Parts: sequence; C-alpha cells; structure tokens
Amino acid sequence: MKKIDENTLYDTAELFKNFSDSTRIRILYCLFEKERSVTEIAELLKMNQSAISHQLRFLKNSKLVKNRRDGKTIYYSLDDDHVYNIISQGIEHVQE
Amino acid sequence: MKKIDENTLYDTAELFKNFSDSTRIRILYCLFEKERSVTEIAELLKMNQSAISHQLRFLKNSKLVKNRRDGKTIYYSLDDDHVYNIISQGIEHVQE
DNA sequence: TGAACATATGAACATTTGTTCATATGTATT
DNA sequence: AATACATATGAACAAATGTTCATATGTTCA
Repeated sequence: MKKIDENTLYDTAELFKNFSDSTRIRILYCLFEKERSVTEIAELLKMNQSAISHQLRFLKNSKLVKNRRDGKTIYYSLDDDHVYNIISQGIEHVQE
Repeated sequence: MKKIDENTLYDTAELFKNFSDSTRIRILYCLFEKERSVTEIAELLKMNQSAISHQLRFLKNSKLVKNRRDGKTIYYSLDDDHVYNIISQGIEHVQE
C-alpha cells in the first residue's frame, strides 16, 4: 500500500460506516445469497419496512447495493464485489 | 464462509465500528508504520491529547491496539494482524 | 518532596444516527 | 377509476457518539 492522503482515510471511514450498524450489515449479509425485495428483507430481520427502506437508501447512496423493479416489487442486490470480501473478512476475524 | 448466527453479525458490526470514525482510522493508520506515543499521535492528527486518549481506550477495549509504558511515555501499537488487512482492503476499495 | 511531563478519566455538550409514524409515490388488478 | 400492494420519504424523537474542559493519576528528575 502506497502513501495515503487524509481524504482517502475519510472516505475509508465512510465506507466502513456502512458495515458498522447491525441492521445494515444484516441487510448486506442476507443479500449474500441472492437478491431480495424490501418486504422480504424486513420480514427476515423482523423490522418494519420503513427502517429497512431508509437503510437501503443509505447503502444505495454508498453504491453498495443496486436495485431493479419487477412490477410492484423492487429487488435489491449487492453492487460491489468488495463488499462480500470485506464483510467476510470481518466475520472471519470475529469468529476466531 | 459457513452459516452465521445473529450474534456474529452484531459482533462484526462492532468490529467495523472501530473503523467507521475518521479519527480512529487515522490513529490506526499512523500505527501501521510503527508504535507511537499518545502525544505523538495527537500532534500527527492535530487533535488534543484527550480526544486521542479517549479513542485509544476505545480501540484498546476492542483489542485492536496494545500499549507499553516506557518511563512517562506510553506507546501504542497495533494488536492484531487482521486490522492491517481489513483496513488495507478498505483503502484499496476507496482508491479504485 | 515538589515540579514538570505524559496520559487517563469524568462530566457536559453538541452533533449524528437509527427508528417510528404518517403519508406520499408508483404499479398492478379489477 | 378505484383499490390494494410495494416502496420511499419527511418529520420527530430518543439514543449513541465524539469532542472539549477540567482534573486526576502515574512517572521522572532535580
């Protein structure tokens, strides 16, 4: 790794902020397997739809998830290969 | 990666919380190179000693840094190989 | 022992964050 | 067009967070 400027570190903190909340990390984790609708995610996490929607927007702004519409339903999925890797590494660390 | 329980995901979020604040990630990053005293870190980051001390305690509780005393001075250093890897991967992601 | 230095800590405060509630938007079906 | 369903969004609120200030603790050296 080469020398890093301050802005890069700020941006890196922003990236990790996505993974620092248990709701968001659980959302991302349940997208590991496959794309899911908002309702589906809300049911899986036993949280209300609004909370999930707000967090999905957060993740979307950070370009970590993408979505597609199919009729009334909007499916979310991971938008970034690194997400899987970074979270997996975090999980492995915790599991040791 | 095998199936994960809820607690593991909570703990993983806790781990990432360490990296989600720019002060903490800058502290960790400046420890990449070598161990440093509290005063030294405060000067590098242009922040007051108290703020750094509080964040170091946070990082110490999470077992991400360790310290040793040499006379009046206390030197902090990284306590975990994974820290370097996870942050590096985050930085690489941001730099793309 | 007393002064100077390095670090830690508690309290207070402002800011940020995550959730809920109510409601708006968009789509499909009848 | 009206209704039902899926999702998004704004406002309000409580809780968590990060910093500062003041001060305490611990160490060294004269």
